[in-house]
Amino acid sequence: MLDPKLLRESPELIRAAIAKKHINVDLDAVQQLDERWRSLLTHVESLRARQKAVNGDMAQLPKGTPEFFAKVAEMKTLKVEVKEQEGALKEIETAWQDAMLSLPNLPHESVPEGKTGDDNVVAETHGDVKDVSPHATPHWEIKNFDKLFDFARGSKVTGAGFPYYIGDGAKLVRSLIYFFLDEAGQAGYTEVSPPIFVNAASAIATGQLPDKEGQMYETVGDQLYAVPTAEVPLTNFYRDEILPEADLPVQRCAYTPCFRREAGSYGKDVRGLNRLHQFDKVELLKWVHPSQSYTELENLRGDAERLLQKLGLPYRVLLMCGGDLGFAQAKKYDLEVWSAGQERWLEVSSCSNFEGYQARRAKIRFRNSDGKPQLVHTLNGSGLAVPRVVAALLENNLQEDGSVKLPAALVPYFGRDTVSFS
RNA sequence: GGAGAGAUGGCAGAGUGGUCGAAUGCGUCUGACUCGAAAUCAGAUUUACCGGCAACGGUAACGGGGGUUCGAAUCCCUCUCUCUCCGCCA
Repeated sequence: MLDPKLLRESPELIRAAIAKKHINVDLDAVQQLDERWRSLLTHVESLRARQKAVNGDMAQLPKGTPEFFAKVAEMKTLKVEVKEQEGALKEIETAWQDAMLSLPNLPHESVPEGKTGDDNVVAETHGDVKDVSPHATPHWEIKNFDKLFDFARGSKVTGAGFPYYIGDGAKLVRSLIYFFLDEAGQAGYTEVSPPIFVNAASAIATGQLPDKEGQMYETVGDQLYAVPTAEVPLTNFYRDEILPEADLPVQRCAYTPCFRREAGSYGKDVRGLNRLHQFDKVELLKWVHPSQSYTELENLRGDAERLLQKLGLPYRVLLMCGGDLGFAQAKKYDLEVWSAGQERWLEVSSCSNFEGYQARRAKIRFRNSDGKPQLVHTLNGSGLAVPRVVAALLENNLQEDGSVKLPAALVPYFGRDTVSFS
């Protein structure tokens, strides 16, 4: 959520943000709603002030006197009026809140103009896409692929997009998770193992609800949601809290399985490991002082990039344009790994600075040097999403005999340097 | 799953219908005393929203929601959570 003061003092900034993000919002209507809400609020509060004053008088009057009953009569009149006006206020307040939530975060000035993914700027390309295996094949076409990644049985037991990982497949996944967590730990992120179900209040705070309700799996009877990313339980850790300034920046990482319904996906995007309903991911998260958030965004991106570098995978960094930037993000980088068999880039990380947008919604603050609560800036990024990294490793490193050579960084975790499909 | 107890400010803990945003203690901060410190004394010390350049003023919040009442931290209903005991269990 944006600062309501911004709407009153600098609506032109919001107007510019809406244009840059190519979002449809009737800002004039929001402004009108804000005006109406404030005037009604003032009215209701003055009525309540009157109630309190009369009540104070009554406390000093002897009960049963005519003066006392006169006050009772006045209070009864006030009560009716307050109730009526409060009802109206509540109604407009709900509308006001919805309207405020419909305003996107302001994109940072360094975010390029643009409407779609085609307008994203390639900030950097690392590694040579030609420098991969000459035997590269889409991973699902690798001989005996289904011995390590069993989609058919996953479909039988659960549904499409819930594969079994078997033998070297399972071991590779585990190795990557361990590798990612260890690297994050060395980069200064404290490891957390969070709940993988969250309640509605948490999902609302990080923006999954109410808009993207259909994206999450929901439990029957308990109103809990399977996390679509560790960002949700991680960010909500400090919800409604005020941190000591000295604690900033707080850096945490977490491995969780992630659950996404992703209704409506189809085609090559969902082949093999490209897109799953359940996948493993290590998430990196920072709560930082507002003055540091853009420095920290670069650090975060660097932490995610280093993983790909150590795995020897060619990748590129996209700076998202206004139109492709998420609703809540001020600036975002996507890391895409080269998938040599499919000859395409696969997104394996998304590193974002939310500035105070998420913190306002989740009420995460710190006490500044003046002793006043101030919103922290939140950042998060994947470090990394496992299945697509697996896909890239399998495709880029496929050897003539059908086995896959692993990068040196993984060997201590995997125990061998080759993934065997036989 | 069964039985009981409870939820108040940073913490502890009073308050069972009216001037209570809330005693007191601890903690923290400021000042005095001191060469300095401790001790002592004095004062300050929640958050959100609205109005205001500001000083400041107003409103709300005693776990959440609803109700009774002229008036609710206090009474009633309901939900959530915590604790104790019993049962069950990786």
